[in-house]
Order: sequence, then C-alpha cells, then structure tokens
Amino acid sequence: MIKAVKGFRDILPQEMPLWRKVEEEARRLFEAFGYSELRIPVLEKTELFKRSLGDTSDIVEKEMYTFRDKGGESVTMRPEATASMARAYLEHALYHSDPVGKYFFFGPMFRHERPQAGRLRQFHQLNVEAFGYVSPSLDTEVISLLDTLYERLGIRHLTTLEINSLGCRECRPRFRESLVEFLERVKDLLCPDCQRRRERNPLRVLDCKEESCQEVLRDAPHISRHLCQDCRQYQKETLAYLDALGVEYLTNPRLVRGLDYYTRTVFELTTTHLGAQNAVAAGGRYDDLLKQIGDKDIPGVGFAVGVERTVLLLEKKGDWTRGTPFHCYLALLGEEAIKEGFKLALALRKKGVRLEMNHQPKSLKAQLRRADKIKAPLAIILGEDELARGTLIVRNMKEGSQEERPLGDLEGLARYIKKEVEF
RNA sequence: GUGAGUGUAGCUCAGCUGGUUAGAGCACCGGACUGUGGCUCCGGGGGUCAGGGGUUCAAAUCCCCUCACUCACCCCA
Repeated sequence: MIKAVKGFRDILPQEMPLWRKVEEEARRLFEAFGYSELRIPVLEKTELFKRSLGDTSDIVEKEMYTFRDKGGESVTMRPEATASMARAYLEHALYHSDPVGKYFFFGPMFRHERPQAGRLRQFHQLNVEAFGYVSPSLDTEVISLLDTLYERLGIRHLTTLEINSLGCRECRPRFRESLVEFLERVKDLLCPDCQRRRERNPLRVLDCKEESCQEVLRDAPHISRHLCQDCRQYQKETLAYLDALGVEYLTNPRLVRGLDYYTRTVFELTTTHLGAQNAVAAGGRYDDLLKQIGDKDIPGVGFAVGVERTVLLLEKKGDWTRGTPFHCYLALLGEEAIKEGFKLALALRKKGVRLEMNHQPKSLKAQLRRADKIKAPLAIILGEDELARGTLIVRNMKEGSQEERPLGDLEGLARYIKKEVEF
C-alpha cells in the first residue's frame, strides 16, 4: 500500500471544524486590525532563504526541501513565510501606494526535520506582517492581535507570552561580542551542544535547557544592559502599551529566536501542553531583513502561528468536532420512485437543503438506519405506494412521527423542512 | 543526524512461561420485523499476527536483520 510521505499528513473531515474555527477567527480578526490577505507561492529561489534566515541557521543548513528545477536553478519549498511576504512586498513595490503595508497569510510550510508530537515536515502557519514603520505601538498592535486571537479561541489561558529585545544593528553586535567573550571563558563548562552553538549561533546558548549551562550562564552578560538608549526606550514604550492594553506577558531576557533576522522586539507564545514542543506562535521585529533581500531599508514586524499546534490546544481544551450536519435523508423504494426521488433531491439541494440519499437499492430499514446514523433530523420516504398516490412521507426522526404530503408541492416541502430543522 | 519504545481485524486491544482451525469490544453489512431507524438478540464479511531469515517436532510468542510508526535529543511553529 502506498502511504503518505513521512511527516506529511492528511487532515480528515472530522478535524476540519477546528481548522475552520482557527482560520475563520483569524481572518475576521486580522481584517479587523487592518491586515489584508496576501498569497505567496510555495516555491522560492533558495537564495531568498539563505539571505534572510542566515546561512548558518539550522533551517538553511539542514531542514530545507531544496532542489534544482529543470532549468538548473536552485529552488526551495518555503520553510517559513516572512521572507516570501517581504519579497512580494518589495517585488511589487507596494510601499509606493501606502507607507505601511499590513498583510496576513495562511498556508503550508516545509521543513525536513524528524517528525514527533506537534512537529511535522509539512505544517501550517498563519502569518501577520506589518512593513514600513518602526513604532512601539505597531509592535504592540501585532502582539495584541496574537493575544486577542488566542483569547477568542479560548486557549489563551493555556499559553504564556514571553517578550524580549534583541537590540538593533548598533547595540546587538556589541552584546554579541561580549557574550562571545564570556562564552570563551566558560566554554569548558558548557554542554556539547552549546560548545557547537557557541561558534555557530552564540545567542542560542542563552536558552539552552541544560541546567548546568543555565548555572554557568547566571553570570553571562545581560542583553538588557547592552541595549542602546534607543532600544531601551523602545522596549519600555512597547511594554507600557501592552500594560495599557492589559496584555499579559513575561519579560524573558534569555528569549532568543532561531532566525537571524530579528531585531529589537521578539516574542513567543508558549505552552506546556504539547509534549516537547512549546512554541505555538512566535515573532518579532526585523528591521534589517528587507535590506538583505532587496535594497530598501524598510522595517517590519510580524509573527507566525503554528496552526497544527493551535488545533491541538483546542482539542486539549475539549472542543469537540462534528461533521457537517444533514437536514434530511431521502429514502426511495422501487425503480420509479428512485427516478422521481433523484429529481426531488436535486430540487431540494438547490434550495440549500443538506440532503443525503442512497445510490444503491436498499431495504427501507437499511435506508432509515443510515438516516439515523448520519443524524438526519428528517427523513423523506418515497415508495411506489406514495408515488401512486402522488404523495411522500416526511418522517420526524426524533419524535418518530410522520405525515403524508403532496409530492408536487416543492415550495411547501422546502418551507416545511426549513421550519423543522431551522436552518 | 542520535537514542529509546512499539508493530496482532478499519479502530482500541487480549493472546501466561512456544502447543490444533488467532480472539474480544467498537465499527461495518444483514436477519429477527417481505415498506419504518435508535434498544435487544442472532448471524456475516474482514488478518500474508509489519517483512525477511533463524532456532524448534511445533513460532503471533524465542533470536537476528530490515522496514514502518511513536516519543525524546537537536531544532522550531
């Protein structure tokens, strides 16, 4: 048997209601905040991600689905959306029509990692990006949007919002330098993973989970002490806005994001309910990203929500899902009735009645059993006897009562059904 | 890439220290009730016991290899 590719999964009908809930709530909210939907392609030139994420980031180094297309060009299935959205923004020169560009996107991402609970090779993200302004209130808008989304979904209480500032192109290098210096001094005390991180991506040593490392890091340089005056003021204002809005958060000076392009504000929405995976959404400001992939010095801020992980939280909370409910089941007996009934089915369906019928001759018992199984509140029975009388039977499955109605009165029947099942 | 665990029906699982034709519940189909669902009772279909090799008179059961899945490390949404 041919099975799905490892790390790629089907989303079955029974899961769809929760997916729709997330997508619909997100769309409604994003639009309320002034963000417009933008669709980006699955495939991009590999160079885009190398430049934006950083050559030495894990994603670029070992997790991308990269291949040469028939023209010999190296292309990559997007591992994240921010770089693509920035590319689209620049490519279409959208900054000309409006100083601030606010966009959202929903779609699959691809990373070649070993799958485990809450981690897939194809997974979905909802992205929000605001290009054009450097402003604490814009950062706050974006963060409060994420906060509100989870609030609306009823799972904000299962998560924690953590915030930090990574500094800007002025102060971040200085901090990095002093951190590297510090790590050099204590390198023998670090775990083997951190030995590697120390050289590749020193900031990441900060959020190592090893207790021994955290012990050592107690004396490590603090990012907050290295922030320049502007960054310090920026963070202060951002936090003040969040306080004013009543957004609950924790500042975490050890919070570092895995992608290279972040500057100043970074944040993560984490949970303890997803096994080893703790991030359900994350984002931040990236004032140097657009310059790296285009030539425009345009700042941006945004976040990505892990949709699978969000759906898992909804399930954890106990949201239950059910399929599309039927309004009516049509039971037919005898060749003539089947012909006539098929026409009736189409007419009712055109009027919006969610109607199911059988496509194989079956006993009335079997047909009603199915009507019961799919929880249709009404069943219409049309057999040879009714056909001869020019009638049909409408049976109320809950009450067990039924009545005979004229076959020709389509309008009346449709009205009756709508009244009975209230749709 | 590294480590650990698990593979028996569509699903959840039983099958003790090897011993005839491999089981249950749920689900599915049907009958009891020739045209009236749910409840009950009865019956039915569905398995290369993940695959391959080995030990043995005999393997779902013991050993080895492979594969798949899961979880964790790593990384991240």
